[in-house]
Amino acid sequence: MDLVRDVFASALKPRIFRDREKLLPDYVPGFLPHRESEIRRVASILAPALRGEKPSNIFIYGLTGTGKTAVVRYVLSKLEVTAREAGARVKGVYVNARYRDTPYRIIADIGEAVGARIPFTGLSVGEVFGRILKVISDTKTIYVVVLDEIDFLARKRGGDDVLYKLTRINSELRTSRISLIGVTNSADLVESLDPRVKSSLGEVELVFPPYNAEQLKDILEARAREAFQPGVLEEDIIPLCAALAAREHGDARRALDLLRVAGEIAERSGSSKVTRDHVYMAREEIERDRVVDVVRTLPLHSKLVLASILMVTGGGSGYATTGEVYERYRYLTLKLGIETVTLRRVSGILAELDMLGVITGRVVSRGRYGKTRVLELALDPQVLYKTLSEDIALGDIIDEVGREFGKRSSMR
DNA sequence: TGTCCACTGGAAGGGAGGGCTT
DNA sequence: AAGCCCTCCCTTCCAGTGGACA
Repeated sequence: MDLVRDVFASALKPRIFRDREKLLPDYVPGFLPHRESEIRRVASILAPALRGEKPSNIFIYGLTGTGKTAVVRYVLSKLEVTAREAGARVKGVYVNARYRDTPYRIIADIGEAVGARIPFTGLSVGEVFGRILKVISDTKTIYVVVLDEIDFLARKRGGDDVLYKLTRINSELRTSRISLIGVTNSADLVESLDPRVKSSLGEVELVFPPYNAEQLKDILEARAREAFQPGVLEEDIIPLCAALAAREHGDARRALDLLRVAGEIAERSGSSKVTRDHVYMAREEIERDRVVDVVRTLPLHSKLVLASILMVTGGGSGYATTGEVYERYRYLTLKLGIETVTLRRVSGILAELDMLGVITGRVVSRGRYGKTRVLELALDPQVLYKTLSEDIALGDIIDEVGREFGKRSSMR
């Protein structure tokens, strides 16, 4: 009883954080260090909206965590506020194509944002377009639609088509206008886009350079001031987070995650300070959580493929090829008494797992012995094994995986 | 020098599961 | 309820392909 009360009491008494939310990825800060010129640029492009004119479409390119999203959302919110004060009709719509990665979901989201009633499935894409048109056509409003991580949409079947329709939508609107901001971190996207979409979306192009460690430090300091209680960060915590993140091409989001999770670990352990150890622990925890989340939501056959890889690579210490994995996978499905997917599918699954960062694979030609994907596990085998064993559908199979796994890993 | 392996990766299509409108 | 259309996961088919080997 008292134990519980102690836990609650210490939760009430903030020791580390003042406002943890300030470190969450979707928080848009009021101050964005080292992005002044980008902010000014975006703002000046969008400014005509205040006079009721359609701003140019913008295409923004930059690696992850270079502040693209933050800058766009920041400018957009300022734009809406200014418009409201000035009596101009401007509305910002933000959609992230990574999490809503079918053409239908994207425009459904846009539709919902502008106030159309869109069911989550059941309608044709054309029908949703129609509904959007109906709602906004006569509103005398400038809509600024941000398509974040647009590459996820463009890569999908039919994605090009939706983009094309979006760039053309203005000709069907009466008194309102839509301007588009495409955001991406993939350089090859530009090549693969429909040329008509490309020229329309790229009326103005902007490139966001990565932050260096120095700049990351400034960003972290600004946020830390809002997020933490004064004095809880040990001296070199911020430089450390900045340095670790700078190593990964200056990803600010990663740096902020590191700082936040380090703080959480400190708080959980009842420490009154955030130390270097907390940061290193945070780095591991972030990686572990990411993997666990990804693996847990994988479909059954992907999990079986992962289990096969675990076995073939001998507990994650060696390499495997597609053929070897497929053979083991077939054996596992046989034991489970379920249907086996084709080699083509497994090849596809392996490519997906590679993209998710669960495995790393290279397509290698071994001459006479054909061309295959040579892959290895890109995560802690223990964590993978534990996560896989949570799935009851894998049944007894997991024991066998475990035996193999235990045998090999204890040999090392 | 050409062959040929063991796949890769693109494309199209299907069918299960499910929600929409009428 | 019928008739559409959606997504997701999968299949079938097939045209490449890098380089060790004969």
